[in-house]
Amino acid sequence: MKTSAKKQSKKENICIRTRIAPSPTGPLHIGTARAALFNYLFAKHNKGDFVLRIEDTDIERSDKRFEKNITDGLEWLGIKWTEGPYRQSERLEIYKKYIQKLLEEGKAFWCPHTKEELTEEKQRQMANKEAPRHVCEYKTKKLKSTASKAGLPAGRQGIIRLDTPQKIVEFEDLIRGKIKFDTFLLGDIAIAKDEETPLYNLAVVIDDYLMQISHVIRGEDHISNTPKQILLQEIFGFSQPQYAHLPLVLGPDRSKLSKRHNVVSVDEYRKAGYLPEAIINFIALLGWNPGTEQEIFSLDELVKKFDLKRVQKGGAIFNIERLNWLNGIYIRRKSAKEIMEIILREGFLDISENKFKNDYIEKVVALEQTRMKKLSEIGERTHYFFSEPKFPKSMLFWEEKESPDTKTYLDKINSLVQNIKPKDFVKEKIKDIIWPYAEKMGRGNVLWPFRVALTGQCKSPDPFEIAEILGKETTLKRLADAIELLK
RNA sequence: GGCGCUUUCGUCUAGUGGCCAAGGACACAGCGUUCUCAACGCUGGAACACGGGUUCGAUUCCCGUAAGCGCUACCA
Repeated sequence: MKTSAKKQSKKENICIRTRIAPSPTGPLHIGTARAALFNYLFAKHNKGDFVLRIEDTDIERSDKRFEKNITDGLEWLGIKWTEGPYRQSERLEIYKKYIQKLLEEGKAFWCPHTKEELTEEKQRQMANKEAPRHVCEYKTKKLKSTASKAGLPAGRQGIIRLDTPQKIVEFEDLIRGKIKFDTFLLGDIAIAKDEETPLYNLAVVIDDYLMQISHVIRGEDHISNTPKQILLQEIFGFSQPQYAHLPLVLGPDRSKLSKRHNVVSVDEYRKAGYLPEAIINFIALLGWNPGTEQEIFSLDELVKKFDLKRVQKGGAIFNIERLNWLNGIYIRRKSAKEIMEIILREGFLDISENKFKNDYIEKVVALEQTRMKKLSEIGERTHYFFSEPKFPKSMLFWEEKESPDTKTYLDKINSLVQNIKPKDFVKEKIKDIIWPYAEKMGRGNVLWPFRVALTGQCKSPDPFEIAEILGKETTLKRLADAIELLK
């Protein structure tokens, strides 16, 4: 926490410092992950710092488990913060000083209105086609401290508001250009529940300043908070960070991606068998592009090429098909051993540990690498390697044409396989021996039942590769079982 | 309702006045390779929201309109 204590003499340097400030009220959201990535990329690209700050001032909704989920998720993705995590809940003393200062200077005041009164006021204003805003008559009374809070009407809790100056606030957004707001429309901004409990806009301003954040890169949904924060900065005499508001990540209906759009948290993607590299690559391209036709990027490449100028203004739909494609690419790019290790570590394959050796599993994985879109598919795709396939007799017939010849073909394959020496039991050799027969009798006639006998599947890799992995003994056993089924 | 932001193929996007009868990728369709599936290769359909300007010339600049989205909490 030493950084926050740094004096403002340091403020002048052009050190790039960004931050991600998630609120631990839910698991790491894909949108938060993208904001984190962009902050990370921008900081890294400029040799700056990337701060993680947990915004947990709302004790009701914050949960340590979510904080853990968020930090775990960022680590898994490889988005490493260089500082923090700071927790706002541990910085209450700091905010308190600022709140008291505002109160003492008469720049903030206790507003005693109840939520009901406020709601009623808002409805009235909306009905009159006015901007909903609360300008409190109590600000002239300047109830400065907790002591004077006693002067509030009996039984009223109250909240601390800023005596909000009326002016036009204008700022230059790095992505969108000039944005203007009339603070008249804001009313008196709520800044704290009490002297110990700052609200979002206040805590953000104080922390961004103390942590010397140079660039605030966040979702477009924060644009309307920006004038409030700038006002606060001006009142405190803080320097203003640069702002860059990212386009939103959208659901298929073009509204902000949220729980009702099914899967939105990073850990759910992890559990579904997505690789962190694929997710990074995918979310980086959601609202940013390199200006070239390159589509595949490692994190390091992104750091090199990232530029805020190439960030899109319009929102981007989270298109799972594209993620699937990328995931497939990354699955194929890794070695079978790596994929196997991930599959085992993440528990995608539900098999008894010692029954199968790792190199057996690795071969199975290698076979499915070009076929899988998600690692979670491995079980359903390869179960026949770990247990006896069960299938109806009818499946053995090529093109569903029942024929007594099928049994003849399997008998022949069986005898051909039997004659292969154990040391020659590799796919090339097996193919050499069976292929001529298949050519002669019609490939489908021979190969289809062979494959079904081994896998019990209509779709699978070719039978030679499968036979090799299964081994001669198991191959013969399955052939025999299939022949038996045809009797 | 108020304020703000946005608008190129279904989706992600290239494009900064002529190089665009708009390029790439995903998805889709077809073909090739093939016992099936996948991978791979080739081919194809598919978009500048609308209306005015400015200009010799607008996807690109300006103004409107429309639509969508965001914010509108004693949440962040």
